Amino acid sequence: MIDLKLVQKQPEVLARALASRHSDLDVNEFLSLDARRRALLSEVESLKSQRNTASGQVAACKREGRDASALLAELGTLSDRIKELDAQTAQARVDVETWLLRVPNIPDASVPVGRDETENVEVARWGQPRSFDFTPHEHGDLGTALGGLDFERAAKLTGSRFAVSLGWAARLDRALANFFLDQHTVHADYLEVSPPYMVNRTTMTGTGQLPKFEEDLFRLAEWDYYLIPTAEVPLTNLHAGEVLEEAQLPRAYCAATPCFRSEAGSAGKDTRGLIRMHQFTKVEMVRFAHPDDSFNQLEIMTGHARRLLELLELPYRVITLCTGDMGFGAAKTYDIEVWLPAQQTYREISSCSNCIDFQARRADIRFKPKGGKSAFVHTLNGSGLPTGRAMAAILENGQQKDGSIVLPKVLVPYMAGVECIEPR
RNA sequence: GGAGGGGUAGCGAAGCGGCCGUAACGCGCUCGACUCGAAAUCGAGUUACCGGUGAUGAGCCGGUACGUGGGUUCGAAUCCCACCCCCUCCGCCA
Repeated sequence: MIDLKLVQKQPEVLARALASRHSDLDVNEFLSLDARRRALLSEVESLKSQRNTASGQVAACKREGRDASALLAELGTLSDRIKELDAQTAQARVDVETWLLRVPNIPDASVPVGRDETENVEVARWGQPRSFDFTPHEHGDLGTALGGLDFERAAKLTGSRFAVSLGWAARLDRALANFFLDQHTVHADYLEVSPPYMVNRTTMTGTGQLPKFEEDLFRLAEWDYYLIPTAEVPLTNLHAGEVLEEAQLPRAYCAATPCFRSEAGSAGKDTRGLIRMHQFTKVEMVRFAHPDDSFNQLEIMTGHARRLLELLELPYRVITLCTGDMGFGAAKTYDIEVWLPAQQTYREISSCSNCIDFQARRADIRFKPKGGKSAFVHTLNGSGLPTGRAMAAILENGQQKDGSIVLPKVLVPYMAGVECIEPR
């Protein structure tokens, strides 16, 4: 959620931000909702002030044994009027709140203004895409041929956009999660967490999935619980409603969890392979930072994700998302794209965002400077990394002419010494 | 699922219809005294949010908040109802 004060004092800043994101929200509509709320509030507050004074007089009468019936009669009508206005004020507040909850974050000044993904800006590139002396196959076909992936049986068990992994692929999935977690917890400052995979409505609202993106989520039929679309949700909300010590910042958490996404609106996209699943495993990084330090922390966290790809020897590039392509809660986002030889293209494998105070305000996550007033922390999140897309990249980049897959060296200890997946 | 206890400031905890929410008391934190310095001790200060007025500051005025949402009442932390969460015991269970 953005700062109400900012909208009130500088509506043009929000209007510009909304335009750069192609939002159809009308700031003027909000200003009139808020003006109505404030007018009602002023009126009811002055009536309440009268009531409080008069109530004090009633108490005084009772104490001194005097008659207060005239005063009480007057208070009766006043209280009725207050009750009426209270209801209207509450509704006006809900209207304002509802509007604010649907407003995306304001892009940072360093974010390029642009229409869509074609206007994202490349900022770094690592590794050389390998040249093949044969036509490289897609990872789905490779995995299926090697007996590790089974999409048909997954469709039988559940439906489309699910995968069953078996044998070496099941182990590779587990190896990747363990490898990522070990890197984050041993070579960086993350605390490993094993959170719930389903969370309540308040939690989903705290990170911004609700109320606007309900159709992207899986919800349990008889409960107001949702399956998490990313561990960002439970990890960020870990400190919801809390006041952290300034000295505790930055704080870093990571978790490997299944992620569940309805993929509404992506019918027909990425229907082959592991790229777009209803369920996938991802290691997520979340950081809570001091406002003065959060953009520095974004660079650090993006570095953590990049390092994993370098250790896996997978070529990638880093892009800064433009205003039109950024996610709802982000003020700035770096996407990391890994090279997929079968498609001859870089595909998103990680997204690292600084949400500044947007989620902290929704989830009420503050810190208290020594002797100062408490303020909202800044929250960051980044994928580090999803195991499915990482596996896709490993299969495609490591494939040999004979159909075997050479695994990255760092994974060999996690694969019980296996260096190469051989055709049966 | 059953029985009981509880949810109040950063933490612990008192209050159980108006004189108690800038919320007793204790801890913590900030400043000061003492000290070469520290500890201990002593003194002072320290809730958040919303509205009005200021400069998106300070201050001042007003309002709201005692798990959440309703109700009773002129007035609710306090009484009633529903729900959520935590603790103890019992039952069931991976």
